[in-house]
Amino acid sequence: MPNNHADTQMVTHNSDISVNDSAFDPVALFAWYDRHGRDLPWRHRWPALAPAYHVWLSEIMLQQTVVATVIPYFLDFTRRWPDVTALASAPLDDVLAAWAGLGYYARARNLHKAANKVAFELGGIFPADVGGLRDLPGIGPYTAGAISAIAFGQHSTVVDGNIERVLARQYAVTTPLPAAKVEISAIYAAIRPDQRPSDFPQALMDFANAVCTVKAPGCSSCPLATSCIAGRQGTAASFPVKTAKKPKPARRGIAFVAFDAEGRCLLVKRPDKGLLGGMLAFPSVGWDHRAPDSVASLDDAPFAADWVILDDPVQHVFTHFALDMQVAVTRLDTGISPDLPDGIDANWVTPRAADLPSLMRKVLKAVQPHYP
DNA sequence: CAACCGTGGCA
DNA sequence: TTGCCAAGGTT
Repeated sequence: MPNNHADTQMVTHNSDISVNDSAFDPVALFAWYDRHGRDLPWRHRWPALAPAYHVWLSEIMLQQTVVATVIPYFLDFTRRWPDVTALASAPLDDVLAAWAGLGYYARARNLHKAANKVAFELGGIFPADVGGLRDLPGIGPYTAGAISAIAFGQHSTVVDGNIERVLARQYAVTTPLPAAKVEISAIYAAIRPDQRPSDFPQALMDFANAVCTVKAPGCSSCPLATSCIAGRQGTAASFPVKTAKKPKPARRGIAFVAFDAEGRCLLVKRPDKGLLGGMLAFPSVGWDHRAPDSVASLDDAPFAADWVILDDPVQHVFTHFALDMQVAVTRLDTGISPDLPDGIDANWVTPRAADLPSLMRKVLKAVQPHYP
């Protein structure tokens, strides 16, 4: 609720602005924000600024994740766990199941760890400063700055991908990311106004999302056009400069879905660290380690049975590789429980798509036609 | 510093 | 359709 901001109205420049001859204008940004800023659930003020728990939870969810995806998860989490102590007291597996589909599952594990630290070591009170916030797992430089500024009104440095893009264009930063992060943080510190410390980073991010977009930025109607070097050059879309990325290798694997007449499946809990760490999954082989030197086959099944490979494999793209996953199915007679390898953390349960990571949702969906 | 870690929307 | 990439952090 930008118009309801609790920060001071007047805006003054820092005295040490020396980054450009035509100064960045926070007044124009705040004017845009008061008119076009979004009303997001984690911005609801209580009473002056949003609760630190809401700001923290939303910022963790928003890491590399778009707002529209986060909203339903945020509403579900805050409904089930209204405060940090409630979240800390929940079983980790419940939190992971609620996180299923959001991705980057280390975030959920760190979320639970951090909640326990805040609830049971810090008396339920979030640190207000960047240093204290950085000591919580899952909070890096951006998130610490964001929470301290947004929830506590501190004059922190808050530079995410959106703000990087705006400032790289405003000042035509030619240094490629990620090396340019230091330079851009210095620019942020130089242009940061004294007023409305909670609103300023949020205004920049909303503005970046709505106007200063990645592709086809709205330079023709931009409220910050006067100070934008790249905009004046007509080269805004070519900023920020980024180093070339490596191509994604392809991997292949097999997922094994065993089900009985009651619709129960064999599901494993994946190891706590690494890909889909801690999440429920169908047993699978051949894809989730770095150098698969052997091709997975039905010989890798968790137990001997009459496995049948479905015609259509599941396709899934991870951050650093693309996966072509075959799906092997078998149906067991009721009451038969096959021998499982030692050490495998597996259970016969009725799978619920909502509790599974997206890859395993796709596997489940592929199997549905063959299901009891 | 660079690899690792998800997912879905969009051009 | 394929490629791009987002409110990053950890190791």
